[in-house]
Amino acid sequence: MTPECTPRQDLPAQDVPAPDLPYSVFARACPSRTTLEHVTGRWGALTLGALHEGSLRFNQLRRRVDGVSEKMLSQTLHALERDGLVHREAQPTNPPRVDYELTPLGREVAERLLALIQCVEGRMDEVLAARARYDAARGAR
Amino acid sequence: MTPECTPRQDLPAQDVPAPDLPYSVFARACPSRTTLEHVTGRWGALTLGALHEGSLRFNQLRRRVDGVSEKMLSQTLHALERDGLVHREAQPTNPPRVDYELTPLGREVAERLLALIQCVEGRMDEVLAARARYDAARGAR
DNA sequence: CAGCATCCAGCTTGATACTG
DNA sequence: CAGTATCAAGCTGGATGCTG
Repeated sequence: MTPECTPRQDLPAQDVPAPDLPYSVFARACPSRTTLEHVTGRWGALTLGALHEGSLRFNQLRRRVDGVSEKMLSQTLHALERDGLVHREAQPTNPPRVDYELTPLGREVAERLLALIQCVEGRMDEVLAARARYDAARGAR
Repeated sequence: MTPECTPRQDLPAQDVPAPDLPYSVFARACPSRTTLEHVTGRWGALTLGALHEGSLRFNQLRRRVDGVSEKMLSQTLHALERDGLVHREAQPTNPPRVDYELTPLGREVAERLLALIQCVEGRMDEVLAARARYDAARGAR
């Protein structure tokens, strides 16, 4: 049995890593890949990044993460909550108030993610220069 | 003018960050968001992770990144090359041999990415436990 | 080997309307 | 405010066939 690596139903059993292998995102059937996708997905990454600065309410998050739809934010938050990265704190008031914040695990992940995001943001000039070179070389041909 | 933040044609001009703002992935129209997506996308992340261990040829990469199709790998490599993260070295032999390796910029990014990946992989037990709790609480209701 | 071009199924997404 | 439900549309991505 492979309790850590649940087989996907659309994949033959041979694709499931042996049970004693460490989690590896490189393996198709490893659950770490789905978690990585939640974390690095378009909205997951931005949501974790936003929450790293402090807890936020639903519509605050919606404004902070420019372009996210209500539906996608909701979906993203559910996935992150399920993975234990985000904690949902609902006050039973009227109107309702719900705060989202990172769990300790979520903070660990968010810190690594932020380091990546800041690395990319800080080197965009290089990236844009590379793009210009690439496009020039291609356009010439 | 906002040379760094090219407006998307499907967005009104007001969505473009002011020219003096730093690059921010939180802004819909900032090019850093697309680069972040190339880096963190399902195949981009795994490709950078694989190349961090050393240069690889096309089909080696294809085997290493379990589940990637030829088309997606090709597409991913183009995006990463254009962003200046991956260098493509083609030998004009027959049969052709093409090696892909990280650029210095790519290595910087990949290191941060790897830190994130390893963080997630190393804490999958916590994630799976959180999932079990979440599902139990939901299933009960 | 290292790709590119094409087709198209289906999943993701955004818009809209509705609920507590 | 904080969501859920539904549905059409479009983009993603896999399969296939072909090239140098």
